[in-house]
Amino acid sequence: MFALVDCNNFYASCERVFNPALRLRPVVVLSNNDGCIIARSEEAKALGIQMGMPEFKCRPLLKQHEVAVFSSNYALYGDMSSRVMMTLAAIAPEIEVYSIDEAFLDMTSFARFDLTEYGRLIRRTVRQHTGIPVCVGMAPTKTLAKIANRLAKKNPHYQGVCVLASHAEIQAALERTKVEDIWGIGRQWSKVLQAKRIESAADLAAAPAAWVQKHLHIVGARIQAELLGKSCLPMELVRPAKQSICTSRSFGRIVTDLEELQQAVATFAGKCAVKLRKENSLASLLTVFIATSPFDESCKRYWGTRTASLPYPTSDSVAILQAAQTMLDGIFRAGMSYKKAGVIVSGIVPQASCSTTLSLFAEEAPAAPERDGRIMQVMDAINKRYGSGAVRLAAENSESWKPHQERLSARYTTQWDDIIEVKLK
DNA sequence: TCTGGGGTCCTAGGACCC
DNA sequence: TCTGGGGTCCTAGGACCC
Repeated sequence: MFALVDCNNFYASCERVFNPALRLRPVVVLSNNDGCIIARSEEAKALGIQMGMPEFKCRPLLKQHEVAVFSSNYALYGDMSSRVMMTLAAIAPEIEVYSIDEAFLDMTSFARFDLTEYGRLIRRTVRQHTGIPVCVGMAPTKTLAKIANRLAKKNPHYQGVCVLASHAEIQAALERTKVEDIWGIGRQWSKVLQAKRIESAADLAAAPAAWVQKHLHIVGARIQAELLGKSCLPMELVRPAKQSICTSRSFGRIVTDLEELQQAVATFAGKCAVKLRKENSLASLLTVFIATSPFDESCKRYWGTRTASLPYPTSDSVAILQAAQTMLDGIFRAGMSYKKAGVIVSGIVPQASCSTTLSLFAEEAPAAPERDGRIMQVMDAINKRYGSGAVRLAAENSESWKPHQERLSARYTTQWDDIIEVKLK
């Protein structure tokens, strides 16, 4: 048996934990740059506020119903997530952290317990330890556990816990689940399936396997097998190292200057390097992109991107930043109204395995790599102690292009200064 | 005025190897 | 007259996830 524990309206719930006055108000959380709605409390959903809707389009509605609106506060959500995961890890022997607000638990060794009761215990414990409400779905495969979780969320009579164990329970759940609500079936595949009159999860389970394999390939075949109770997706207890790391942002305003783009790209490159070092990894490929707004009809559209290999795998901020600047020069077009930029590092190898193979063509060997490594270690240590950004490269600067973040709540769990400010208010 | 960010996996086709 | 069989690696594009 697998359990899927999924936090309810996670970002909105995080905001509520430290601000009890919000408990009776609808709450929404915005994407970066305060652009779109990416989380909604139940009350906000009931008002008809759609997921992914641009904030400016539902502003009247938000105002009319006195919805509490927040910028995303990833310092808070990330920390609350790790509290939830630590609580779960203490309850169940094996846990797979699937996303910021979800985890699979291996329930195999719990067969002799009443699973519904155990699900309730999980809910109570997480709520008590973190203040975050969760729902629990249990079933013999991950895909079915997802379906169980969804039912637990949608139907109050489950009281947050839905266990699908018997064949009859599973069949009934499949019949109640639309094909587009199955984990792994997105918009495109839903269309393909609906055209074939496959409308419910039960229909997909019963569809001819060869047809599924042909049109939905191996991934679809796996989903079908999982619906039929054959587990194809095992627990992944150790998160594999990332294959690529991306840092990108939309700008708070239009940027036309190369110099301002350089500052943005430098900042993103620096962040990528920090993330790489956190993963104990080195990157061998670097991508830089700059883009105009896809929505602004009045400006010329442009998407400039370039990928190049680094002379040797590195996580050194200076090396990555310098390479990124050179690539930016290559894709910059004057006279464009830029709205977004980003840096991606890929070709990632673990730091430990890398015995620094020198480039045949590099003009110089990595300048005393052990020294560079030490500088980065010191930088990371200072930033860990005094807050990220305490020391940074001079080229990193977010003054001009900084995304909007006008309704940011306090970083209640990671910044003393923020708590003091809250008290003073 | 105003529209997010960060990932993964799979397939097909081309270039190449012996 | 007639032209094999078995691979790998890389990339682009398309699908999906939260």
